[in-house]
Amino acid sequence: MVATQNILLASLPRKTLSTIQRGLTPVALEFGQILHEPGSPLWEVYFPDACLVSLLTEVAGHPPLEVGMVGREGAVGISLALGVSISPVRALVQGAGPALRMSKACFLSALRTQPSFQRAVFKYAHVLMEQVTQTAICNRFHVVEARLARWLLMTRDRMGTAEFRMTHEFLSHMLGVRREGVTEAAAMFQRKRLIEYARGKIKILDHRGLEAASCTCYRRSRVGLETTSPLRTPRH
Amino acid sequence: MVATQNILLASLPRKTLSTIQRGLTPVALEFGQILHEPGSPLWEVYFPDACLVSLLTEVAGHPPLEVGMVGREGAVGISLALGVSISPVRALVQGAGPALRMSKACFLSALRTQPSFQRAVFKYAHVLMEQVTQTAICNRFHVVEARLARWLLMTRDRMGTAEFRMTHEFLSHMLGVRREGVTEAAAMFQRKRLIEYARGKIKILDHRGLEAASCTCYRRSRVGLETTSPLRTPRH
DNA sequence: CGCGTTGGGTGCGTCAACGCACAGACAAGA
DNA sequence: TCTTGTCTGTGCGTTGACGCACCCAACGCG
Repeated sequence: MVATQNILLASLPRKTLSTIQRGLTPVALEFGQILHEPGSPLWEVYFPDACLVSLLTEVAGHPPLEVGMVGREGAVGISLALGVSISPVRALVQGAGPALRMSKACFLSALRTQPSFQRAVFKYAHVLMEQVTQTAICNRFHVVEARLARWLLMTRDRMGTAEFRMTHEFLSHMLGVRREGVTEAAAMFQRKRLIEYARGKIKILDHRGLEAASCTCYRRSRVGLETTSPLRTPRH
Repeated sequence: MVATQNILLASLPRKTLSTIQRGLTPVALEFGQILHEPGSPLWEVYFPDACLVSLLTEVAGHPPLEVGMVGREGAVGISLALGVSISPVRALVQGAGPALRMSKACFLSALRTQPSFQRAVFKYAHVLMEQVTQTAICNRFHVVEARLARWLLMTRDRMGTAEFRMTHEFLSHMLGVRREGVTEAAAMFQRKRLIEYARGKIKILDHRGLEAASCTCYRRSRVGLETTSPLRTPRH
């Protein structure tokens, strides 16, 4: 029986998990990999172990914007559970790491036959919905600095590490702002010794400080992560 | 058998609908009525016939912001279908009119026993999720004017009428902008004869013109409304 | 070693939206 | 009729973010 770090799976009853396990294949997701493209069919669901997947939407004339973030607390491709076989978003791997893959067929059959699995998936669908909602309001009302702090903390929670690969450029797309705006905010956090970064690697030094700099939106979106286990040492 | 204008219900097979019907009670929703409050238990689901319900979130230090809009294409309270009994948002009646109410118990049992109903509800949950996503990106990238045009058109589609009650003040909360910003944008639309308004009543004169002024986000969020029947004459 | 690429830093003019303040215009009730 | 409250219009200084342009430093590769 494979030990999984995925919280959604780990929360299932032993029996259910062992039944489902047959449909799960360990995979290593790579940085930059695209799991789903908006408008194209969903063939599989991914349960991140210690990696991070961004959900992005696009609108004509603008770079893509992150509307949600999936880590070990959830799953990618749950639209399938709502009977929709087309991905509404782009699912992009932001943090490389292990995940478990399940085929569409296995997923649908597991939903039918395992009530506790179904409950967990639906519950997560709801959490994701709340996250998107929170992101919407946060993007509207809060300044770049607070949004950046929130993003860094959310990433940390989902990755399970305090250090990860991420350029200002990429961050600017996630937050939907200019690259220069990110540089400014990040530089200020660095001066305050809240973070440290260089050439595409960011390390969180003081997450309490970041929390203080972030908006209240952060706390709200911690659902399912309260029982966060200690951070793993980053893989270099 | 009650004839319903609600598209979600009307799309069901005759048999399913007649079975469900027993659980449906016609109600008249009034302007300003609050159906659900965030954080409080969901006791019933509403299927709007020709009225409009706004879904609002709040964040500390700011007025509430609209993240979704439900009209005759959907239902209010569908979190229940995901196994969540607490409303994540405030559901506020923006446009008065008839709706059908169903108790939580009836709703859950109908979901269990009527597969086609379940499919329709889940499908709508997904549509709503897409709408929230679209709102998020629209709020981020588009100017007040375009957002206002989109809002007016969406309202028209969902209400089924071209005239409705709505002050600039209220609109500003929906869009998350200043009241003055709405006044400016609305005044410009009025000068162009796209709309007409006075003291809390707005009338859409030229919806094609509004479409041109709105962003591409509008077209994307028409799912389920393509087969829109002709507009009803407004009730004065 | 040299050179191109990538990631980050900085300055500057512009602009949409903000907060505030106040004025007029209409509606409803006393 | 007069008053009061609601709804809309407008002006003004401020500001967060934008777009652009250009710089430097580190790295990667032949």
